[in-house]
Amino acid sequence: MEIAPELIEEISERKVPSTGLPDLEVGEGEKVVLRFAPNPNGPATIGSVRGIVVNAEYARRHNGEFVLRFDDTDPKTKPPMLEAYLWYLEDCEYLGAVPDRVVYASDRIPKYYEYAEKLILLGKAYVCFCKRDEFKRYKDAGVACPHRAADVGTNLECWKRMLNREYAEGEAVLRIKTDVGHRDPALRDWAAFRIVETPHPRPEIGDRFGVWPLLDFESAVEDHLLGITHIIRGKDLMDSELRQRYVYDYLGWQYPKTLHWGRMKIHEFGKFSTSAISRAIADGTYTGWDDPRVPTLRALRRRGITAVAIRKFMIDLGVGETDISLSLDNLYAINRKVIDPVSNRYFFVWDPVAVEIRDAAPMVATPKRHPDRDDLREIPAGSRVFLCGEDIEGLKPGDRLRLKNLYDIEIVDTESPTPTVKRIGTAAQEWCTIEEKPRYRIIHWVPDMQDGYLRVVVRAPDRAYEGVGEASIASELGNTVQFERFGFVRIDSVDAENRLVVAYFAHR
RNA sequence: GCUCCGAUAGUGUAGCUCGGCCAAUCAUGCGGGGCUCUCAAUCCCGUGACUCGGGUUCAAAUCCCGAUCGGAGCACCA
Repeated sequence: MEIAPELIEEISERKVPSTGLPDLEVGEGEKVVLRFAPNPNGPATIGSVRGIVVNAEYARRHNGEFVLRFDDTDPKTKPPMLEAYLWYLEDCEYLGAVPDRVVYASDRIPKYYEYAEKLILLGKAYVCFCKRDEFKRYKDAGVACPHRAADVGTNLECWKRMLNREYAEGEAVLRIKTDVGHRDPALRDWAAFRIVETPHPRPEIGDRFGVWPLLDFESAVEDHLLGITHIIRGKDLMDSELRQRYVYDYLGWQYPKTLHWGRMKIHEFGKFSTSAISRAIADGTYTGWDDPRVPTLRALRRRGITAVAIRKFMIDLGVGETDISLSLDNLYAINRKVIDPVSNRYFFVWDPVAVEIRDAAPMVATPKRHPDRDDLREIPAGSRVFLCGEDIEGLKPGDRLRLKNLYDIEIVDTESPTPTVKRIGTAAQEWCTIEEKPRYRIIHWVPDMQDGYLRVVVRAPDRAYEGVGEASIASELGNTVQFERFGFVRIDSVDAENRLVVAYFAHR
């Protein structure tokens, strides 16, 4: 029997497992332009990170352009935070997603006015004077409000008055005509502009404008002006697309291709909102936007979660419309692979207990800085050490342990305020280089002697760990290290004067 | 109430467009073992899923209908 081999190959190719992002539908010779458009009313959260990473990644793959657009058109309800503009830029850079272009919507308000006027002239937009609940009643009933019937001249006139600040906040909005009887109430005559008297936080904008566009309008116009070819965002904005398409149809524009991802819920963070975090920072619950408990990129950065790991994590999620609920453990697993080979090892004793060693002789332990390498660190040891409370808890006289890279000990007394152990072993010179297999549980330790240790605080999402660490940790400022039997941390600050180190916990 | 979207192992994901190669991919987690002076890393082995019910078809994870469950929108927020 004859089988065409090329046919079989072609069929088999289809089922090759793939991972990550689905392919983009790109026209012949089309240059892709993608954007991420946050409201900088707070720093980038883990949700924003998905938008940055995925859009930038597509731009990179297709040799296209990545635009960062600040949709900062709400000076009142969710006013932009001035520092957050900078933070977004920093965060993008950290993620290796430096935008090819940065746009501030608040700089381009007059542009939006132009298109508003065009739509009014086309008879596709009208100034509505209904109160909110009044309009809602019309909308729910599927009937036009009285202002919808106004002629183009009247609408133009009223629009000019809006711009001239002749109306008060709440008195008038500009609506886009869709279909008042549309079966989906979410799509019926939506508001495109409203009056906001609150000045914009950006000093260069301030109170220059009294009429501000809403997302659907601003985004619709901007996406067209910026030549966005593909919009990739959460599926909560699917209706937005449907609303915006009316504007595109009226103006004869072509809507970008869209891709939506489902809701992402992170176990560790649960439900959160930027404003709720903001309040918690204000009342002192959190220390700031980079508190290790907060779901921002700034916090992850401070904890030593690398950009490569974050990017891989986000890209592996793909762009499915399924709602997902996942744990950061996946991110940690990726990050561990990244930092493990480059993170030096140190002893950190949490919840420390000082212990007296009988028959101890002064000496220096020399553990490896990293198990894969041969360079050593030096830890002087005297007659007192700190051990983790949990390591000696429940031990009885006669129980034995090995102090890692030092020698074996036997418990003598755990009752007194300073527990006592005694050194067991053979010749002193062999203590540092015990070759035989350890017979007892191996624990780590920190010398309790003058200048022999640092006070260390590890700030973790669940709690702060206070303890002591070996002195050479001081040389690792800014680096990620592994505290043996504890986990990976980033050394956040070193106060040499007071021999105090603050570290941020990354993960186990 | 109206509308839209989704459903593959504990979690995430591939496969679904164009039905057969799927007794279903990969990662993570979990269990067991090797190595190791860290409860890490690493290596080996194992574990575990197509939401349910109908239909179409020689053949369904894949197509159709219904149900159930989950999520979202119906703001003068983004």
